[in-house]
Amino acid sequence: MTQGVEKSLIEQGVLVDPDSARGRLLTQAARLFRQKGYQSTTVRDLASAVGILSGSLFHHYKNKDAILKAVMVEGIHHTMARMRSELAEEHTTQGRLRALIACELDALNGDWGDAMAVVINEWRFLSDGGQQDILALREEYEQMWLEILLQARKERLITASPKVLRKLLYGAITWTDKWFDSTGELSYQELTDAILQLAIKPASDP
Amino acid sequence: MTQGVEKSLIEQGVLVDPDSARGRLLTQAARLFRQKGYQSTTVRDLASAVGILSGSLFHHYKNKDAILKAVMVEGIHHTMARMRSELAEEHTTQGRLRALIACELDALNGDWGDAMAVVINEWRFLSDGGQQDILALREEYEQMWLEILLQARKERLITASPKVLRKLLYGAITWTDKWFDSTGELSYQELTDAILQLAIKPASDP
Amino acid sequence: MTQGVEKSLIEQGVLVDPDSARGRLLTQAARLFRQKGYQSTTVRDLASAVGILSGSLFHHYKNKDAILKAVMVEGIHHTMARMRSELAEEHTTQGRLRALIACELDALNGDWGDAMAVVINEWRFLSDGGQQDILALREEYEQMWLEILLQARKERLITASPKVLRKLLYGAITWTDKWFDSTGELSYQELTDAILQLAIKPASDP
Amino acid sequence: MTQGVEKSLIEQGVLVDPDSARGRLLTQAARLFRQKGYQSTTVRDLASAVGILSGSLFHHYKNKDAILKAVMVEGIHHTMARMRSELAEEHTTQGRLRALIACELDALNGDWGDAMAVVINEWRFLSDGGQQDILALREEYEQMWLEILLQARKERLITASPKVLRKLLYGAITWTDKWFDSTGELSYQELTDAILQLAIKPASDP
DNA sequence: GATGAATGAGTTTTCATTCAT
DNA sequence: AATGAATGAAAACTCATTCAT
Repeated sequence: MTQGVEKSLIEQGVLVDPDSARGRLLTQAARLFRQKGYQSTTVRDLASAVGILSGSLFHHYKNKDAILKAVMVEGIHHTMARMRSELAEEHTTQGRLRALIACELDALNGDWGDAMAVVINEWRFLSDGGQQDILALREEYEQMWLEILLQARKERLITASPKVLRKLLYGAITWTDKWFDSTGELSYQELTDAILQLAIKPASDP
Repeated sequence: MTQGVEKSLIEQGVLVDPDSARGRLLTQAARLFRQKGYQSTTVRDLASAVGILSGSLFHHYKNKDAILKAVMVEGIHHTMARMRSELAEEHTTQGRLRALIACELDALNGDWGDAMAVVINEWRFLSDGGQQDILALREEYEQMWLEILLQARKERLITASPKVLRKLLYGAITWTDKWFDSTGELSYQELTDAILQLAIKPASDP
Repeated sequence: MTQGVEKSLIEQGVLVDPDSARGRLLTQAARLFRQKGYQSTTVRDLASAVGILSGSLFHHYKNKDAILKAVMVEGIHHTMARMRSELAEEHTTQGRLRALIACELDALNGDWGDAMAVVINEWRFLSDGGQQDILALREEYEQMWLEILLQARKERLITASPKVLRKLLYGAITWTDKWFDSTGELSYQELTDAILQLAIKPASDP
Repeated sequence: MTQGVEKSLIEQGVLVDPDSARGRLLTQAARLFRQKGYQSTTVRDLASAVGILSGSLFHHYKNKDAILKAVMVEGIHHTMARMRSELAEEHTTQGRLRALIACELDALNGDWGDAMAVVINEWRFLSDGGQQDILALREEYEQMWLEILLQARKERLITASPKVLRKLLYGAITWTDKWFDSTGELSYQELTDAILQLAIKPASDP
């Protein structure tokens, strides 16, 4: 179903077919922007990563900023799509909260991890206009978090203010990008649980 | 006492007298690097912020990278100095943990907040050599955290692995730089408590 | 008759049928070259003005220079054709001189005004080869002026050297392109008379 | 006296000392802009004409547009200065009108001829902001013409509307730049007289 | 210590033109 | 005839750094 939505978004021109020239460009751009940072990635780097000359980039995107923006849009869309489908399968609030955390962790490690890392780390290099355009998407994404945290508070799963908790969790989760190695000692499951434990009070011992 | 240590470090040439020309330069550099980012701050920006021409910067520091490094060294030293003195006044583990959190939050908001924010956000733009040189300092700093978290675990204040918990708290705390407004609804004290609550289990109700 | 000549020139391939694809291209090119200048008009501008993509232009013309040249050839041919037919109706030298002025003014305001303005203002951007090819046409055109000015001098209508006077009139007339607004206070007739008065001495009052 | 005014303007930063680095740059820029046109003159051309590298240009002027503007400002100021001093020596209206014509012709041939030719021919390539800034200067210049033409009409030296006549003369005079060769058959004096004859009615033969 | 002119390698971007489909 | 992706050379501009004064 998610696939279907994505396909439809591609047809609408919102998303880009990953096998097209533009798609390959965005994949490489996401990788390079994450690795070296937006400002340190030259358009020559981008072009040579997809095997064309730098001038040809501008056939696909108006300028470097438009490429950054496109990477971010892709990242957010795919992350949200995944999140929606994972949430649909969870029916307890704690399960849904855990799914949110797992998804956000995954967003940084999965196929679109590069793009999502770029959303987080290179945000300030996006032009004002670009930020404006994407902000609505980001807010929609945050809304999914807030709703579930609000529900969790009603159920006394959490005690902190949902807004504040979300911000703290966001920092904790996105920072994992800088240190977590999924092939290391700590498993992906354990990390998810550790973060979940930050948020929720343990079931009170009777 | 802290004052005394800092004075001694200035005399040793590790730190810089904030009233000297170099000191004013570092203060402005920290501010600009935080505000615009290292790469987007030109040496002309730096120079004009202290009222000289760009060529004259290089009488004070060998190159732009050296300025970044100096800003970071200042930031870490001052943060550590403060942390040491605050810890000295706390005698319970929970108190010491709270002091660590408060200090780290404060590090981003206080006098040396700009410099510390630069340490966090512009780290990857520091040359390899510069990173090497500062790493020891950062590790010393992290050691203070780990010792207290280790103690907290012994006392069953926390359940998570100290290393992992530190990383998660680090992410949560440093991210506050991007959203916390000390003049807003949420007070500085409340934020400190909220973060402390992430870390520790509440005292079990008898 | 003029129509017949033009039709014949189209059949010979000298001129272009204005309803053909090439014709529409030249019309738009003339408009854009006049409006934005040759160098500031991109082939993309040209292509999109006629609803094709830039690559397709080169099926019609070898290169951008060839388009400029074609615009100029059209402009000069149509202007000359009109001038010949107007002169044929005037039988006094003063009438013929006035017709020349009116025609040249009209050349900049009528249907082929864009093309003629391009001849005047973008001349230096035409390649050497292109200039060479068109120069004969321009000289033929100038010859029509010189003959009539020569006659006017014989009749003591004018006192100045025909060559010099022609140059001065040319400057005065072509410059009107930059300031004359045919919908403004000054009528087209009045302008024509004002220019005629530059050239000729008033009939001496007896 | 004119010298004194110019010196004072240099001190005010309005004009540029022709022996300074900036001054040499403007002289060369005026020459190249006239010769090849603004758009066809690259910053490399400009730089190599003054013996520096292209990047160094931007130490003196913010961008290419600023160089164009500076050339024009110089051109207009010097032309006006000369015109004022020449007018001061003429006391009949016809003499003053002749002086205006001579000055304008001279403006295109004398020391600042390149700059003035640039004002005329490259005007449309100046940015909107630049045009705005210079327009006041140009209007002041035109005012000098209009006043004298108005006086000439009162004295029945001319019959045409001053505004229209000025425009026609402007076209005729500036176009001389494209054909007049001061070393050719036609002398500079004769050309001035020929243009004056365009404007004024000959003294009526008794 | 400061100046300011210059460097030079680098950046993003533009654009006429080509060509396989 | 048209497309559209790509080319490649050249454009304007940036900026850390150097250095004679």
